[in-house]
Amino acid sequence: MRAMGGEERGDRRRTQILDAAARVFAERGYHRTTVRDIAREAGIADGTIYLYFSSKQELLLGLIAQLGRFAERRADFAEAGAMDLRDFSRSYLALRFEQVRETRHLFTAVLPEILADAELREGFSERVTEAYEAADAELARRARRGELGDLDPQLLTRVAAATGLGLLVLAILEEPVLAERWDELPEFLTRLWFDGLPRERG
Amino acid sequence: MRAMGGEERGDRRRTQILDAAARVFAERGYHRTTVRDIAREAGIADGTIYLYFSSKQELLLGLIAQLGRFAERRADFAEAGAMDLRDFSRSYLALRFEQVRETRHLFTAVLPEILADAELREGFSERVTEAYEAADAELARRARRGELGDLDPQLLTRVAAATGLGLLVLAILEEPVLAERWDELPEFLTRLWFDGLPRERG
Amino acid sequence: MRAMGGEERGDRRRTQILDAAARVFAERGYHRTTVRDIAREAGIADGTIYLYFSSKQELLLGLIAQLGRFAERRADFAEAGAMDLRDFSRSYLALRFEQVRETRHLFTAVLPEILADAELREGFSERVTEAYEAADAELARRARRGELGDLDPQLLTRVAAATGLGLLVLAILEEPVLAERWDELPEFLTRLWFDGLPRERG
Amino acid sequence: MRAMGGEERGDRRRTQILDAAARVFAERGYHRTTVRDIAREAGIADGTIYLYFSSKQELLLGLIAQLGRFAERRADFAEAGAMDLRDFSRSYLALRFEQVRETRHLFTAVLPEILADAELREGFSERVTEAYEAADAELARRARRGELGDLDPQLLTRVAAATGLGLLVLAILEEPVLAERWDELPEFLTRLWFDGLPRERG
DNA sequence: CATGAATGAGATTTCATTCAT
DNA sequence: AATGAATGAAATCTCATTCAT
Repeated sequence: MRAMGGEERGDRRRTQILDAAARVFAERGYHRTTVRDIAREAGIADGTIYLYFSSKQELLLGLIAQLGRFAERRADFAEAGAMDLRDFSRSYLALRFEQVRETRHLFTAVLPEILADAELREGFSERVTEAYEAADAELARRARRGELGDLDPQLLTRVAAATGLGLLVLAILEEPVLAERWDELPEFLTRLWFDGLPRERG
Repeated sequence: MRAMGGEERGDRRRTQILDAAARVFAERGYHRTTVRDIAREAGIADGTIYLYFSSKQELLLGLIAQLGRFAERRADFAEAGAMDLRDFSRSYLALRFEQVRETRHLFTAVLPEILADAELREGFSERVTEAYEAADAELARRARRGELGDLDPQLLTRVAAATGLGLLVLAILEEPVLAERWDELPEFLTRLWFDGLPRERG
Repeated sequence: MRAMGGEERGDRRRTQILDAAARVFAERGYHRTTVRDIAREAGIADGTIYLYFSSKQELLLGLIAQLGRFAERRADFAEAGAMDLRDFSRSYLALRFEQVRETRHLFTAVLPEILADAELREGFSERVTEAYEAADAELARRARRGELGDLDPQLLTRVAAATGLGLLVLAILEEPVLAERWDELPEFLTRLWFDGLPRERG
Repeated sequence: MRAMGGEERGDRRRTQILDAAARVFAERGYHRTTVRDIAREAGIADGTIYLYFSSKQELLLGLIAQLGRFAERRADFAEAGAMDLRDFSRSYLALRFEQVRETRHLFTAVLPEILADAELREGFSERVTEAYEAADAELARRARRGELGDLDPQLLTRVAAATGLGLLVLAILEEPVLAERWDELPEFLTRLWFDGLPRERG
């Protein structure tokens, strides 16, 4: 321990504080949470937080940054170029849903605040848009090869993202069926999207 | 004006205040909005708000109630029993997406706050669960008649709801493509869900 | 009724309002009572009060004035000059204690507020001092004739006044023994003051 | 200073705040005094008060508690059992009047508020009643031994208490003669009560 | 005269942030 | 580095008072 560099120890404190913040934000929301609540949860004094973060707002931004870093751990679409779309979908979704399960409380802490404030919404939108661009390009490529039928690639990107986002929201709401059957979703979505509901008989 | 009944005038004031509240909550979020902000937006004095709402919190609950009343204006699943599922889907989605467009700012004002607070989350979950029950029953019935293929009806309900909810979240984020092409979504979703993506060739 | 002069009707309203004010002030105190409370108690609208009193403070002063007018209905000390002091004491006390019983709630409403505020205290002190002057003069006259033994007439005035005031305070506090036996006090006090407690035996 | 225990420093702050509160309450009354007034008087910031008292009301209750603790420093009636009643009276009154002189401003701050509010009145009455019980018992014992002549012991307790209370009220009103001659009162009262005014001559 | 909806000044209280220890 | 007492800006809410009807 004593051998740990000062910087590393500082990082550990930052993480300890951010984790505590995520827990209490998730429970009561950013605004209803006091800096003292966070300090208590982290087991440190109020003032100590300000040695690592310049303001309460900075804590929120720190959590948003964590979420961003997390989002970047994505399967690379480019690498997926060669894969069968259906297989890619299933494995990509499996990865994502696994990640979301681990970090649900981080989303719970952060997403409401992002949605609540016009400025944060804008910042978040930009990042999401960047993420779309890669997906849009890849799907456009596949569309040109006829892999999407006549479904519009841009809408498909948004609808797929929306479905994931909506499931995340329901998870935040602790919807009991989804809580129980979360792992079935990658397979279920893949079947829904690729096979569709049965056409009208006859 | 003079002829207006006292009760009616009171109702009008309530609505005027709730509308103002929705606008400013949507812009800055519930907590960053002061009661004074709301009064300014409504063009009245601070104290007047308290003649119609006993607290700021009560304003939020008033908006949630509006949302609830709005949500109840739903196409009745029972009546839809005889319809072709694909046709029902398209017309139901069209109705819903139209409704959401009208009340997007109400959702923007209220949803983040619901997601932020564990207690509100619980209350909201209960109402959503009630709504599921009707849909679950109807889809189970259709499943027994083979109309859903081998897709699980409970998951289907959640995934469809999640897709709508996720699109709403993207709308709150003012995603530009969706803002532009919102009206295409009922048709797009119906095609996606019923026809699916093309199966792998060969 | 219709024949009643406008002024007289106005006086009646004033009295109605003052009575209502006395009742609610006595219960919750001047500051905890709202103008609306008074209006409700009087069975009129808030604004109507301001047709008869220019402010809430003016209501309090109105009640203090009532108390003052009441205090002036005093047995005239000059007229009592010829009476036996013991007889005067008994009959004077009987009158006073009877008056106090009738107007206890007026005292309850007003006295705390007088004691609470340095300015009102001063005004009240001046009036009490004026009342003392007559009593002081009369007692000094009797002292010169040896009727008080060697008891200082100024202190005697204060102690007698204090005893009455203290009993009033206990009545405000609803002391149960005094509530029950209030009428015995004039006789009791006269016996105590004129006969005294028994001297040490032996 | 540096050596002072945290608890002791906290107690000192509490006392500092209560003292300041007593001073300003005595001057302007509880309700006309703002928390800011108290903070200014104590030489601290508004918010600091709330580190030691959870509300303004709690400050008042704190002062009432101080008064209660003060009232308990009473000469024990039981121990006085053997004393000559006249001697006991004089020394007991001397103690009490000395105490009251020291804490007049505390009474000034608190008594009006107790009298103003029905709920506080009730609480105060109960404590006063408890105090009476000891005195009642002791006087009843002496009455059985004929020490009170035919004076009713219960009324005597109330009248004696009322006299003290009334003198306190006059002191709150800053009656000038009493302010000047306060120390003569124990002796004066003892002479009045035990020797009485002279009987009618002849 | 009477009403009661509207006003807005002012009070209490909270809590992010600072800084002496 | 860590503490936590102190700060004071800012928010919610109350209520005496006004005035159009």
